Amino acid sequence: MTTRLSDIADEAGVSVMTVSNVMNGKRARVSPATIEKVLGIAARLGYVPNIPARSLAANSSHIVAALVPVGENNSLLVSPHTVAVVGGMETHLRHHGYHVLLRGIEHEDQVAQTIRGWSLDGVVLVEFPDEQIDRLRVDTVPLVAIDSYSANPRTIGVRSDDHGGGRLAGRRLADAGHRSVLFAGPPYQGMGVVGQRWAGFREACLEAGLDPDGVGSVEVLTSFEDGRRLGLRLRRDHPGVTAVFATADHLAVGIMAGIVEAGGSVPGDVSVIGFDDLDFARYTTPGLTTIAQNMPAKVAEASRIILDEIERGAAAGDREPVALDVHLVERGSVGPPRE
Amino acid sequence: MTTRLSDIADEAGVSVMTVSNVMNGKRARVSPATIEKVLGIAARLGYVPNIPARSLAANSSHIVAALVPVGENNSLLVSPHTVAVVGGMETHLRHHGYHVLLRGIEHEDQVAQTIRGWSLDGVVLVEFPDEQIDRLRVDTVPLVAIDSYSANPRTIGVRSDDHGGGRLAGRRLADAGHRSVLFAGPPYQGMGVVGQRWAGFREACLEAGLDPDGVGSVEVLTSFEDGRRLGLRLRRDHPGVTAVFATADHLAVGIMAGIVEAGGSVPGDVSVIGFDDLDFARYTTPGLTTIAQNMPAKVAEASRIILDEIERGAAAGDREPVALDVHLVERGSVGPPRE
DNA sequence: CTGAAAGCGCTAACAG
DNA sequence: CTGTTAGCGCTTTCAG
Repeated sequence: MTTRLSDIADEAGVSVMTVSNVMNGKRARVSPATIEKVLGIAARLGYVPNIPARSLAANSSHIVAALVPVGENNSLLVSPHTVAVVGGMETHLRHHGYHVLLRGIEHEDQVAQTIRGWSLDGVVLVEFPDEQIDRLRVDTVPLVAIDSYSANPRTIGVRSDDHGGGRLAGRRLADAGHRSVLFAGPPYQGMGVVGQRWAGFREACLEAGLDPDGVGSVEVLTSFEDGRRLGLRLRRDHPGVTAVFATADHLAVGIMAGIVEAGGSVPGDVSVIGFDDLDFARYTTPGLTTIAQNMPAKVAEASRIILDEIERGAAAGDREPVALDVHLVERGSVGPPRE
Repeated sequence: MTTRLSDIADEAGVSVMTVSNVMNGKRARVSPATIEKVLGIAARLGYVPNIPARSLAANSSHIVAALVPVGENNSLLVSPHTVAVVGGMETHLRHHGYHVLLRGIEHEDQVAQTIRGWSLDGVVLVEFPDEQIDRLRVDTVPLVAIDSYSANPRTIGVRSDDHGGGRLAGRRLADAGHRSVLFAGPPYQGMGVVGQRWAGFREACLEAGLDPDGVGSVEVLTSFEDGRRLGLRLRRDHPGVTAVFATADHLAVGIMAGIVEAGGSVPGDVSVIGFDDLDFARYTTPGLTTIAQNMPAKVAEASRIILDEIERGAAAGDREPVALDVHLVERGSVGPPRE
């Protein structure tokens, strides 16, 4: 029914190992004539390697798993950001003969279990909180953690320059003349993505001469709805504020909508600046001024590291985390302060 | 190092087979006492089954692949729609012990190759053109094709009621008083998704008494930019048109932007209606009136079918394709015709 | 209810 | 450059 190595070997009059070597590109060990004959027969018979068999024998699956924590409803988080990461990695890895297993993680232990059970060759952690990454103990496999600032030496962090992004936003607002600004982001612990952005933002504002009291922050979940609610109550709860920096475009767009719904205007009454440069940032009126991440570079870097580590075999060695550049995209939601 | 079935068997003083049966829930064949003992040891030793070994022996991997065609740049298409499908399927399948392999397909033949090579248990085709699905010859595995209208009896189509969605849009515009409307969608062949929407749209418009000359169509790629360009030249190229139905929200939002950029207003000068109800449909000004697909239901249905077919073993049997309900979401981009 | 034998298709390691 | 020998860890089959 399906063609096996032994079928090809029989027909070519060589051993199974020779065929295996040919099929795996270890051609240094085989004569050109044999190679050609084997390849010809393989093509004619429509040989397709059996991945499970290879994985079992070689104890390596050529699979890289994209692990994503599941939310309360047990369903996968599928933010545009996650999507870009997973989709992009698949492309890169496929071109190098690797495959992507997409898996939601319900409990921390499943990370190690998945690695062992599947003989994974590499792992990409997407959207994992740093505290969880800190706790991971895995040393058999390269582990890239997207957007992680964890100090866990077993993992390699790949993220954008969040601190620099925060600075860009702060400087932009300060340069426009704002003296009372607000940072809006989700609750966080330690110096993760959100902490970095806030620190950079604050730093740039203070450098530009803003009074510390003029640089506030507020905790909001990262959704359009939560942003909208913040926008609605902004004037009442933060009467002096003339500009808001939101850690996510979804949030920023919601804030804009709330402000307008409450009778204000953007950027007339309040300026808004976001983070991510998602596609819809240009669909709003005005367009959303935002800090753009270089997603293709982030994905390429993560893939490169994974493949690299797989090559040189396990033991990550002390590889430095990677921070990708960010830049400001001007669209119209930032203007001078009101009055 | 890693725990195997034989380790547990040794310690429990039973055979490997008994342990295997316990681990696979075939507990009818094992005495309660043995079950408990085995389970206890397995838990203590941290047993994790080896998936490749199981796949090889059982010739079945518990893997369902999500296959997505790759574009020109060889990278995965990751529309919000695809994302919802793949993410949602992962959730459902995970709860039933299955895993998701995400794979970009560069060439048709890779579909069959992937199925064989991985001993896949099921396949979901996402965003495949019907012509390609027509050509597939696979009879070993359940094959669900999302949004397909292919008549290929080996595949089971799961899609929204596109014809009904088109009708809803047509009726809405006709009811608002429009007499000259335009359908905007990508080039298509046969009666696929786009063809269905167009047919439904046209049908509803004619039923409502519009003149056939008043129901036009134009080919545009499905992107914000292409929509914007259409919006910009709308007044010149289609001077009498007072409403546009776009087959995708991305496109619709672009059209709105183009119209406004050209000095017109929505819905003052031109009404716009979209399809999909993506998250950003509410971020625009005005919000986009659109036909909403029931994505959770679509995903649930696709998962249910796959699991069902896997259970009853191959041979799809003549299962009817599934069409999910759609509904109109009113947001403000549709109004009465100008003048 | 339990076990022994055989083998899934492939590759590592070494010998020639 | 090529072949042989041993499995990888699990399940299927059939016999107790």
